[in-house]
Amino acid sequence: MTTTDKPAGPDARDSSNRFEPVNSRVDFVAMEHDTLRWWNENDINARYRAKNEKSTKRFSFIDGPITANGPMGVHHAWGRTYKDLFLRFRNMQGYRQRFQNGFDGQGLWVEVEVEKELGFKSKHDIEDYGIDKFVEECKARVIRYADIISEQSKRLAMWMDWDDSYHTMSDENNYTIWGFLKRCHERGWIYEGRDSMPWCPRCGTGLSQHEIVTEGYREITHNSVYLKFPLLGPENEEHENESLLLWTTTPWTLAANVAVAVHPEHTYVKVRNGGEILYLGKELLKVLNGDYEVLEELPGSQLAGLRYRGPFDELPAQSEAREVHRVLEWGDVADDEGTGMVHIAPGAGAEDFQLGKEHDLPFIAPLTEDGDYIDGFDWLSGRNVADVNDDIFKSLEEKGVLYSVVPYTHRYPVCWRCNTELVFRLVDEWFIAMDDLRQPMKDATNRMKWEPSFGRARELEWLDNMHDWMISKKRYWGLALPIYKCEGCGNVEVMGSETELKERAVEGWDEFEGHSPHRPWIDAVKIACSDCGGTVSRIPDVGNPWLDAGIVAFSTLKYRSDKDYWNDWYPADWISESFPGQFRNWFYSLIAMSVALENKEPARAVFSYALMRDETGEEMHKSRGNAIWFEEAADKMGVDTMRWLYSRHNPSSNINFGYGPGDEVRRRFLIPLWNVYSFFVTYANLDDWDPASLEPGKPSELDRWLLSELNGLVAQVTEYFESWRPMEAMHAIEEFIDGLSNWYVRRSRRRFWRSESDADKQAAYATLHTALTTLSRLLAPVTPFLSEAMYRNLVARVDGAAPDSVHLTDWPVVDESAIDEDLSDSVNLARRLASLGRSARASARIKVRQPLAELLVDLRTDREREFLPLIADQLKEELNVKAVRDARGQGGLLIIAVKPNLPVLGPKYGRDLPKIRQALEDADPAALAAASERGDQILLGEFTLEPDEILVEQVGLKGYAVSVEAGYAAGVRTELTPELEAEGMVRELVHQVQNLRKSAGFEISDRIELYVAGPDGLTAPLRTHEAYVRTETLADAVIFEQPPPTAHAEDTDVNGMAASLGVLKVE
RNA sequence: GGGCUUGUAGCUCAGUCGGUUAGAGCGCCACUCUGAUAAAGUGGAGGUCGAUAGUUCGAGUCUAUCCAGGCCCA
Repeated sequence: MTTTDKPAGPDARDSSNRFEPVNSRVDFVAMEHDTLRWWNENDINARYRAKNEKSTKRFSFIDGPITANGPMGVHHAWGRTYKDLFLRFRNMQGYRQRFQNGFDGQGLWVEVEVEKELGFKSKHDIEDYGIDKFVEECKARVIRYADIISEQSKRLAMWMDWDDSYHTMSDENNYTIWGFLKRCHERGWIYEGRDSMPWCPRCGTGLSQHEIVTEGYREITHNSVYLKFPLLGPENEEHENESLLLWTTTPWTLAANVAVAVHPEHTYVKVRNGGEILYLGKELLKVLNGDYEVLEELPGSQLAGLRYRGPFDELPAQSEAREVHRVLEWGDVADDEGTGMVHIAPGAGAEDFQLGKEHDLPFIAPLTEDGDYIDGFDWLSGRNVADVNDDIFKSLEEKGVLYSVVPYTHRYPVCWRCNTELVFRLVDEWFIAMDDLRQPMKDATNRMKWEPSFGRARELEWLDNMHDWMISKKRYWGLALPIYKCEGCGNVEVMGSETELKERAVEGWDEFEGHSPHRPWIDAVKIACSDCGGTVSRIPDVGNPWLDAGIVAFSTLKYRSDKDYWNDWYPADWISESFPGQFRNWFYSLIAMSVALENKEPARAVFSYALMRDETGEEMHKSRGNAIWFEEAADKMGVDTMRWLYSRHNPSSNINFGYGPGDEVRRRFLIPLWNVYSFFVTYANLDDWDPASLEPGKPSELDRWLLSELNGLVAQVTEYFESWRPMEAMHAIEEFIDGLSNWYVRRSRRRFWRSESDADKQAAYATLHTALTTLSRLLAPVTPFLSEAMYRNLVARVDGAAPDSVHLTDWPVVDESAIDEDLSDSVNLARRLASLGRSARASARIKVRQPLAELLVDLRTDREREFLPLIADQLKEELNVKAVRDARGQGGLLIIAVKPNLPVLGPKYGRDLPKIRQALEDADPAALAAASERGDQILLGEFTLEPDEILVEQVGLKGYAVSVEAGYAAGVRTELTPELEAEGMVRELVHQVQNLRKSAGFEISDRIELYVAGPDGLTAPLRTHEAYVRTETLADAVIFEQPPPTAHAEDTDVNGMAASLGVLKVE
């Protein structure tokens, strides 16, 4: 069949087409929505998940739960793309999987949002509203956002078992944590401790070490205060008008002052300033107002032991402390800030607390949960920490101890949820002692594979610094800590399960039964103390949310109910989360709980990735207006584009996400790939090419090359995906697509245009079809929509036996026999030389349409010289030259440079190499080159080199335009013979006729009569090459006359010759 | 102060086992093609590979120190 029988354009809707015609101007987003609909209607996700049900290979992925407290953002989409990519990849490879997504829902972050919705200001509002109603609101919010995230994830083509998502707020999750806590208690790790901790007065809760370090600081300007602590003599009398000069940025802590710290080795000075004597650090004299006179220098150690009067010693709360105020030595005192003396309030600062414990100081804890001063602080009692500074300054002034007030900007800890400035409070909280776990956790960490590999070092670093784990929070919505502390005898018991609680319950079970194990319902249940028999309540605290997430390696794998199942899926083969934060959060809690329960690592491989920024590298913020919503991005750039963009990025560095980068991906990779696909379908339909035809055709060198590259690509992508390196895989795919589009298709185009259907054309179709269908499978995990469209059309539509979705197919297998390294290298050489040749042509301003006599090339190795005959024809076509030759034959006409062949010489001669280099530079390059070319040994003073141990470079041949790069050179002979000129003329004319055909609106296959009128200089070459012209332009006849009025005609200029051209369709 | 990490073209980033003369995209300039056409392609300019020292025949790559940024810890 010939093309002339079937003049169907790409847009023609012709049901007799073998392949669905493909519009080259594709709307990817619309296509995605169509595909989503088709997947739904045909239940593809479920069939995909069932594909490997019976497989003996399993791939266990445990999903780190996504917080269901808001919609999914584009930054989540990045991480979820990785998850989906690797799960799809493993599914195509035939691994059995679970496909369980997880939602994180318990914890203060949800409470804060619900409080905002309800307009609450503090914890009291919650209690007034009713804890039960409040907790129900929290649950409802989590469900609401879990649904939204599920829908968004489906749009992302993330294929999980969406009806089987786990929730950290589930009964099973909570009770499994109970079991864990019980085990910890049995080993003596659970304890109640007192600590000074950062505290949010608005949330009424402490913040854990985990929380404070992330977004925990903000630049804030406070009024700092310099003030005097008068020194006391032996009888508590004031010490000759001498004072210590102190500085603090937190004036509210002064009322809780107990001591002063100095650095024992720093130098302090005694100065006269403004009529009084002050002590301060020598380096900090600059803080003084007015003139001063240094009276004495002394080391901090000499100040130690001095007693002083504190600024609020009159308060009842100070009754104990004021008796013991003194100067302590402390190595952490800085000498570049403040006064070199530090005010110590062990009840109101973290380091102060540690120091207070070391020196056995009294603790004054001044604040309630809400940040109000407690009783015993006189006029301060009942007032809030946030608004007492001015009155404190006034009070200091009245007492005559105020020195100065200075605005000071510093990084100050704030609540990451509500931005309230934090204070330090002494609190009683519950902890897990981690020291016994530290080493086993490090061992587990070492057994895991971390990608990127520095993840291991980060986790180990965290474990080295890990404190005991504070697991309690004085809030409402969260894990009910199953800790029961007897008020009577102090006995502590931990319930390990709902069954145990029921057995131990002495009241309240009926009230609780039927509810989830949350406050307030769980609190109704009381047990009897096993020691004294008294009735014991649960402690009111809820748990740290990382307990909720860390237990999922157990709770979601039926650890309590089905050990076989658990053994089947634990440990995970792979987990993945963003790394900033997770080393001390999820990875940490997962490892901790795994090691505590089973002394085993929870996962074999951990994959992590960095943060998302906007496309200019700025952090994305809603308030800054540079945040991008997932839905908007999905429907503007398309999900495939987004996923490609994510997958090609280096996971360990921050990604700059935006529409600019999205456009680039679409333009550079998606559209070229689509165009190749569209090209294939257009011509395959014209020829009614049948992929099932058993005629393999006759693969050309080019076909063999593409198949070699394709199989190499399959091998590479498989290896990269198996080692969790998506970026490298994508780079390989991108390179392949570039070769496919810009070399294979470009060089094959004429094979498809020809009207006769021969073995070569068959081979071209078969090759391109194989490449496209294989690509559709390689890309299926990355761009599920595009892959599906290609596969459905190229395979499923024409092969009834094939699965109807690409996502139900198997991963491609490498055909090693197709990989031909020589071929690959030779084509790469051809592409490089073609590029150089084009450069040479450009430098001489001779366009490719003008034939030239000869291309001379200069190569680097003998292996490449062997390739040259194989690629000569390609180069002739690409560069429109009549001959291709190795320039070594040109001998003396070239400027010759000789260089040492270092990879060969280095190992052989080692440290003599510099001498050889020198000798080479001194020798006559032409003689060396000649010897090397003859294959003779090269005598070079004391050395004798083999011919291949030097490299000969030749450039600058006369009569040639030459371009040189990286040891290669290509030169085209610039002389135009009359014959070449004539050919150039004919080529130019053909080119113009083709344009004319197009502007006349003819079909590709229409036959014409061609009219040409012009000077002899034009018509003579045309007569010589008439056959060529007729073939190229599908002209039945060339008529050397003015075009008739019926023809589509044009007056034009052909290489400087005026001419009239006309085309007339032959019916 | 400690750990990790980054530093390569104006910008964003690749760079395999240490190997000859370091790449891509964007942007810029010039050009080509016009049957992939609301595209595409080619070429060009643009680099002290953060600095210094070391190891080595050979360092963007390995080592040490330093500088600058980032993250984490104290």
